[in-house]
Amino acid sequence: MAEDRRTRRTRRSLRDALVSLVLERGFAALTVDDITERADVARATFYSHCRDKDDLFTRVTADLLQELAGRLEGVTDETAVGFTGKPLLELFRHAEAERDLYRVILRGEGDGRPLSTFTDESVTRVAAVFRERAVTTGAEPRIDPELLARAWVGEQFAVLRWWLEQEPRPMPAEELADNLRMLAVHGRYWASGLNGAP
Amino acid sequence: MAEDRRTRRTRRSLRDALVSLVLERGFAALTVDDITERADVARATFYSHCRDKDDLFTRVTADLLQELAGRLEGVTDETAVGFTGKPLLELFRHAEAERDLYRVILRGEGDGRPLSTFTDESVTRVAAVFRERAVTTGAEPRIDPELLARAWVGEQFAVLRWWLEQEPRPMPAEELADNLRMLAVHGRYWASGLNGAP
DNA sequence: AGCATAACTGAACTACCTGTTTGTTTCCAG
DNA sequence: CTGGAAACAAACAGGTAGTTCAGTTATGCT
Repeated sequence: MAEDRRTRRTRRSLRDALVSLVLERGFAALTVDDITERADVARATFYSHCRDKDDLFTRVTADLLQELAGRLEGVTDETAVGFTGKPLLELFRHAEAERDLYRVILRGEGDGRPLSTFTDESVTRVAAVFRERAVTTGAEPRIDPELLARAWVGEQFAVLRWWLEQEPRPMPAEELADNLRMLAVHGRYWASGLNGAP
Repeated sequence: MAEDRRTRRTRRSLRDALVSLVLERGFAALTVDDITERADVARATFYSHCRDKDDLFTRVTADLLQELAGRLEGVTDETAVGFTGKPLLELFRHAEAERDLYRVILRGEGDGRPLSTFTDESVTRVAAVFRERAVTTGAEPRIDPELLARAWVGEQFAVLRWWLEQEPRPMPAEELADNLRMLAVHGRYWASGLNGAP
């Protein structure tokens, strides 16, 4: 039951048309006609693949997240001493490769559900790591881990969005990941250039 | 040239109708009829106040931001030793008072522009504080201040959204602000309960 | 209290977009 | 080669957006 070549082509066209059009005009301003016209696909064909605009976007996003999950397999953040930052770097590399789609998602286009899904999955993943680390080190968290996970993901996404929207790219992915790792470990007081916590 | 009482009433009705309906069904699912019906206002009246749904939302958000800016006047984050966290607490208090509207904005409803505006204004404000502090302390930033500002605001908003969406409220505003301040100063490594940076 | 004015109302109208259906043509997989 | 699935063009009803306008209040001011 391998996929029909035609459906692959159609889906790819719809995906590309959606992403480029959202970047140009914003999701809300698009009509199904706009998308099918750019994708060079008949209206009826569109509706045989998805219910509506939002559904298309949701599927495209889900595919991307699955791809990301694949890349993240086996990449672990655990060492005896603390954070490696490897999963974060992997995320940034993936985002760089799929820049336009990431920009569209991180802008919160399309009723914001794609971004919410992305966020929630990331929070779940991060929270699991936090719990695990708490167990292995036996450390007592000084701040609610749920809050911590939200803060960490919020920081990641905000920075990633900023990084992807800049032209030209302010720094390579490695440096970005490293900056974020250092910031997370040492705090913003240190990052500002001050020595010793107040 | 005080405002006509009728316009005040109408605007307030539209605002309340919008917020409650977005919470119930999401911005994208709403029609102008839905809004005018709940607000008990004629269709034509709606269009005499704003171009469309998005315009209404934009105005409501702008009003809120102006109100917030008023509250933030005179509240400064500067001391010789570092962060006071007072502006953050003021934000949280305001958000608590206007909970529903904040939730709607932070969810990124309405083509995401209200949230983008909010974010950008906050980043500007925060970046100014960073620059100022760099001057007064003479410290050399170890991380790009622009990145730092994005990260800080992203963290704030993510946590604020989480806090507002919880029922019941996980902790009072003071504690939330304090948690975030400590996290910012000492870093996530410390927050996890570990001692000494790796 | 009375008046000029500005806000609100209700209804009608066009233009556009959605989502569905149908019969036909083209292309793929085995 | 051939059966079947996918893509196609065209047409349809239903609903929403945004505009217009004549007529009805309510408001602020003197």
